[in-house]
Amino acid sequence: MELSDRKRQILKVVVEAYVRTAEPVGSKAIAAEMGGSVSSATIRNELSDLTEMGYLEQPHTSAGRMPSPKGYRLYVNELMEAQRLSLAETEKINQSLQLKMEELDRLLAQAGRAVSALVRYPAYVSASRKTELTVRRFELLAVDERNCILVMMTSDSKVKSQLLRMQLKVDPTDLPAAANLLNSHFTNTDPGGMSQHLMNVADQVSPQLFLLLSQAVSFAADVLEEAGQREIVTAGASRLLKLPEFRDADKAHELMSFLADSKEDLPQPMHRPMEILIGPENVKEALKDTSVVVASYDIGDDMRGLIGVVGPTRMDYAAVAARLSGFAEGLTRLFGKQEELPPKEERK
Amino acid sequence: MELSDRKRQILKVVVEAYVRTAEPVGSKAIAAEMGGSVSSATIRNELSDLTEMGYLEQPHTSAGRMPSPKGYRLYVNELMEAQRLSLAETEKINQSLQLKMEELDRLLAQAGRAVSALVRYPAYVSASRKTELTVRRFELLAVDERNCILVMMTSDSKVKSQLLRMQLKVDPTDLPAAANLLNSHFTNTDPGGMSQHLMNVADQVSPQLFLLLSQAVSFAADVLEEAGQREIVTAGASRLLKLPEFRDADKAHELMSFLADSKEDLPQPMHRPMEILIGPENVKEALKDTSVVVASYDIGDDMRGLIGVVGPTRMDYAAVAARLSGFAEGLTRLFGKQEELPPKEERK
DNA sequence: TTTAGCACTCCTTTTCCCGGAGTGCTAAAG
DNA sequence: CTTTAGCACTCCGGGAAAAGGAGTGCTAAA
Repeated sequence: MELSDRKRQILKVVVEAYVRTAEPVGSKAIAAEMGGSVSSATIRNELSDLTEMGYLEQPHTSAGRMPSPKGYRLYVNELMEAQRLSLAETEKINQSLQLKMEELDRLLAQAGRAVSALVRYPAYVSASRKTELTVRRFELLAVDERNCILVMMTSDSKVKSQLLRMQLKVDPTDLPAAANLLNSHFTNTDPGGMSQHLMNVADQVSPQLFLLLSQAVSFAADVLEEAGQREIVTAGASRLLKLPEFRDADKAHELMSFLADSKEDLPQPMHRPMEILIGPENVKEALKDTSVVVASYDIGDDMRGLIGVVGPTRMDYAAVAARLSGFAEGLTRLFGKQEELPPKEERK
Repeated sequence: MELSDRKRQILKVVVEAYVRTAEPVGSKAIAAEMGGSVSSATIRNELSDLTEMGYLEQPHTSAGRMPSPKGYRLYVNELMEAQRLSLAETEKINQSLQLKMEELDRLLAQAGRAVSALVRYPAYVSASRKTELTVRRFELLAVDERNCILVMMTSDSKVKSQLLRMQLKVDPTDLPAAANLLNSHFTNTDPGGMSQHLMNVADQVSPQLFLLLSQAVSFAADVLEEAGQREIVTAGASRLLKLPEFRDADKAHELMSFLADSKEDLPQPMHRPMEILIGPENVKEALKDTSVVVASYDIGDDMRGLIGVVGPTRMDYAAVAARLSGFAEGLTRLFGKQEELPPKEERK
């Protein structure tokens, strides 16, 4: 059976009322909501159809109807009106985007808190690299005969450095040569390639130098690996406790510890700039009873971030989606500005 | 009235039973626990005394007794037997101390998770610096005429670096002079002193150089300030939900959001290596109904860390205290090892 | 000082009952 | 064929009452 316009409208009303009240909604209330143009009996007939078609559910006979995941899906795909944010709201988003630029992971934490506060649900934020990171340049600075400083510039123009402590004394005048070696053989390659080369030069250099090189390479590998990891940060998990569906401590606990622990398992890959996953559409068991709205943003050219919101299936999808995409756009813009300066050559 | 030995023993039994069951404990149960040497009626008389003296409380007449904060305090101070950890337990602690040494804040996060898992309560970890941090040495490396790398070694032998982008072109051969300037005037001083000096040299150097210097100083100030901040990280907050006293979602929510937000307000300063704060002894309103066990550990010579556990007043103080101090000692040892190498001059 | 006995208190759980909201069906009306 | 009114029926939720039980406090005797 095709969905008549009236059925669609009824479904819409049901979803929106249920989202608001968290109570099953009855035929009378729907009739009222629709302006009294039809009677509750008519609505009842339609409801019965919609239930049969799987868009609505009843907790028990003689209770009102609530949307099934399928119903939410239809609502999100076709019925939901994209919500325009008020000026005040946009302003609020921009304000929460006044993030202090520090280390990436702190920034993520700030962003997570901001989003969570904005939508009043728990949120998570992550960033991951699109392309492989490599070292572009090495430098070695002498401190004394047992210590020197390793400075590396990575392919994304970030600089990292570390104090190297040497087991064997090294003549400070040897350092430039060592740096040259590093620059000629260990740049623009992944950690695997580095240790490869390290083996190759093992018997061509003095033992002191070799120790130094291997320390340098191991630090470089650490840096590259760590930067390559996807960093996930969650915020606002305790907001769950405010929701009637998580009044049950066990349920709340399950989801909250999932959020706290799962660094990898949160909904991640996605094709469109924003995706909505409703209840059982989630792969992870712990999220089967919840919905997730997740959007992506760009960090410069070479990293991508995810920003997601977790809530009950009864979620105000329109509101969350609007705010989330606003925030994601803001983040992209923010990082765009930051990144504009660095690796490019000229600017007028 | 003085506390007879028997009263003390009864108090001990009450505390321990209540900790175990979270239910008010009655005279009969106590009599049984004490081996049946006295009857429940006798116990009742004693209980009545203890209640009058403020060591015990009754939720209502005709309910069993539970310890008051005063009762817990006496228990902790005098009755509690320091718990010896089993070998297996010690092993477990050492195992969770296999923390991967990364950035300090990640290490804290790891430690927090480990402690929380160990004691099964939420935990928090922090680190703060005892002495003022300064820059010991600056270096500047040329990248191209508009970019150079600033490398700083701080007074705790950590190395930090940053890419500086210059508005005005600077001749790379000027950099050593600039570095000299930095080293002679901006080392071993706090951020305040730095900007002071910056003003002084303003009209003695070229504008290009001045811009460069001010960028360097501002980065240095950032680094020093950030490193000086006390970093707090919480873990395992969701464990609260498992406890009967936080079955009530509102109560749980209050405490959990407090834990999530309060970076500064968690019990901190302390005189002894370990402190136990019971219920109302906590200053913060949100902690009035909870107890906190907090221990300190050393990070090298110049930083100190705090590690705390938050739980209901009905907490197994002996167990938590034993594990926590074990963990704190382990951390001190861990950092001791790490720090042994660096700033010292010679080693045999 | 300890103990047994007993009445009494107060919480908790269970049961029962009732009201209300909502459905589904039928039959009549448009 | 669709819409509507009417009505019996279902089921939940809340409240009152009842039953049960754990524990106390007191008294009187050992």
